Amino acid sequence: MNKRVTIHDIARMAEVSSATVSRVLSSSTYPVSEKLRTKIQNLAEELNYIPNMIGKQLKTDKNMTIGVIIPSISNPFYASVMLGVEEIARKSGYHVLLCNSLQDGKLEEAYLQTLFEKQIKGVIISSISENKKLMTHLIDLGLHVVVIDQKIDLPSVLQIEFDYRQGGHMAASYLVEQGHRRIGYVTAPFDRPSRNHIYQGFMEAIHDFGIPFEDEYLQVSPEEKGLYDGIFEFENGKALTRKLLQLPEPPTAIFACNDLTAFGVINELNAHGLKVPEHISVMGFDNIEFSQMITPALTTIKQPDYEMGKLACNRLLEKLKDGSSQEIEVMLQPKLIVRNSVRSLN
Amino acid sequence: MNKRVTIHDIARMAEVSSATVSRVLSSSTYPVSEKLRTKIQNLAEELNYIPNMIGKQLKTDKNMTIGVIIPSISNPFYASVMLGVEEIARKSGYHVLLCNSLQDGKLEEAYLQTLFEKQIKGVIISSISENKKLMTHLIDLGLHVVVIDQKIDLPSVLQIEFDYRQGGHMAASYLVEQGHRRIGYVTAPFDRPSRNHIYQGFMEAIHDFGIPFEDEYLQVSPEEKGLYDGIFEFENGKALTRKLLQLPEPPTAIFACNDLTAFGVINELNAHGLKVPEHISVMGFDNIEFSQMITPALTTIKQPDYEMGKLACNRLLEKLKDGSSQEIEVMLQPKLIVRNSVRSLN
DNA sequence: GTGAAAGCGCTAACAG
DNA sequence: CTGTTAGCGCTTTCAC
Repeated sequence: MNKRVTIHDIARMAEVSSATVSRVLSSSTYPVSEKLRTKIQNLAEELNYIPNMIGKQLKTDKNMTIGVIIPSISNPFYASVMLGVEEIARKSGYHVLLCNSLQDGKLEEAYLQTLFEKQIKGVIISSISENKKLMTHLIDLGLHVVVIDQKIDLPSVLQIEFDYRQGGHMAASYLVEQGHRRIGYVTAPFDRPSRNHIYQGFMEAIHDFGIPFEDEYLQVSPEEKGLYDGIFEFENGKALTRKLLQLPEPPTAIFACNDLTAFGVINELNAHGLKVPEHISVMGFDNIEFSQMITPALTTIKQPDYEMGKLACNRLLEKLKDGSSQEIEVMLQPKLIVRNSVRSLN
Repeated sequence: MNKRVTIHDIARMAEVSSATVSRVLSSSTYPVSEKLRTKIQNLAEELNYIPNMIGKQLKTDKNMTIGVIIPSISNPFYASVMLGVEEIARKSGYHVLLCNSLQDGKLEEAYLQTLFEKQIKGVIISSISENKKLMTHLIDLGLHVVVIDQKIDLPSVLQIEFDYRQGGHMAASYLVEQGHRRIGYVTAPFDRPSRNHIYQGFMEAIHDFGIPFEDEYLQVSPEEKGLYDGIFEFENGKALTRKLLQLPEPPTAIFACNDLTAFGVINELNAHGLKVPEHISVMGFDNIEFSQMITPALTTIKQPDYEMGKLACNRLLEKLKDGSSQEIEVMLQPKLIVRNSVRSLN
């Protein structure tokens, strides 16, 4: 294993001080004679000099790494977010650390702490932990936080919100406009505010239209188990659909709280010999990439995952630069994606 | 913004030297009197001491971060790999840096370089770049590399191989055994060795069975565009299927080089009013999570993504610890996953 | 058992 | 323009 070359090695060989080498190689604006500059550059090239960022960092307390804490990268929604974050980070010379919290508050906190120990200055987080004590403390120590996917009531954290309520409203409105009156609602437990908001928006629309809604059309899955898993959502969709089908008057359309769950709904319907959308319509929420790949292509509400990742990262980098906590709240808007899983009854 | 507390702050307050504080707080085995030890620990707790790993790192040249370079996290296959890597890393106190190379050799090299600048000692990579000069150099400087998903002929890089050839062989064998004789083969270009190996294994089986294979049954998509995208694979599957259907004698079964492409195949078939598997059978490769969610559930060859991630990370951590480059080659084996997208003609 | 001091690789006053 | 020096936060000889 070869020894790594430092600015001192180069300084010695060029017969200059290491300060001069630093000035040239760190592309500072500090004036250095053209002669020495080229000499040092050539030498660096020759010796394959690779700067040691740890040394630099210790000195400057600047860190070109950010952290992203999400429930699980195996959820395609978060994978898209991550893709967006990484793209922006990369373009600004940043690296990004991926942390799966697996819906575990303890894990999330552990990550927050160790990220900070590594002197990470910026974090994008889809938080699950109730306890904001650690986060508050770290922010106080200079950590910059951007929250996606939900709200945290802490001063100086930036929110990239999404209008879940509006999304739920859109979904219900669309189904009603297509002539549906008996609509099933299939969802994971209301332990995340986002799910609550979707539900509220949905019900608002239902009431606005003056449609009656029977309690038995709302099917909530039992407590989420610890480890997140796409299959889990899928199975939920299946199980809850089974219950809906046992009703004396089954719904003509089923809305699912996310696309994965909607896949389960469709699958279960198919298993019962029911065709989508001929017999029953299905609507999802998220618009993950796969929702357009299945047959029938899923009608759904788009939550701008990739764009959200890019936006969050851009905001974070600004925040890191200015220190300014640009108190502009951002609320991303949902979009109705009409495809083929909903039939018009009109 | 509060000032961060260092071991010197604690040392001053405890009226000891910073060396003693370090010995206590870094849980070294060095003897320190019980009295001072508890005093220091209490003080650290009180002051909410958070160690600065950058300082530690500069001194010890040990780094608890690894890098993962993959084509794109938006590919669910790599998302699963990543999940496995992160799980193992986390359990050993490591962080993991996610780098999307987007099938771009230049980007990949840039990442390799900057990771090394940050003194990362271990990298898991699904490489695309032909030029191994930089990698060789970095390895020479002490970088440890584990390669997944394909082969790199470099000494001391650890390979986590997957038996693509055997996978292709299995797929063909299964289709033939189910009575299929006219089999379409739909694939992205052969610019990755893995795709070649699948094809070779597939053809071997075809020949072993003495089945004729017409060239027109092989459909290769045009050059891959720069930016990876799941939709791209999907569209490929659709486009190539269209060609297959124009044949005077269309195949009775279509094999796709990955599940995403298989989704495209099924989608296109449906668009032509052809039912899977009643009219045409379809087989995929990868076994991503979604392959069990579509209707009909996809028969496919399982490539152990999550397990591969865990294995790769475990090997890397061992390598990092021992320095030993444990020259045991690992070849993960494919598994046939029979579901409902292939019909028996027997 | 404890402390003083050096130093990891780099940058940034400051002096010349 | 260039060099000297100090020091970022930590660990680790070495001496006591």
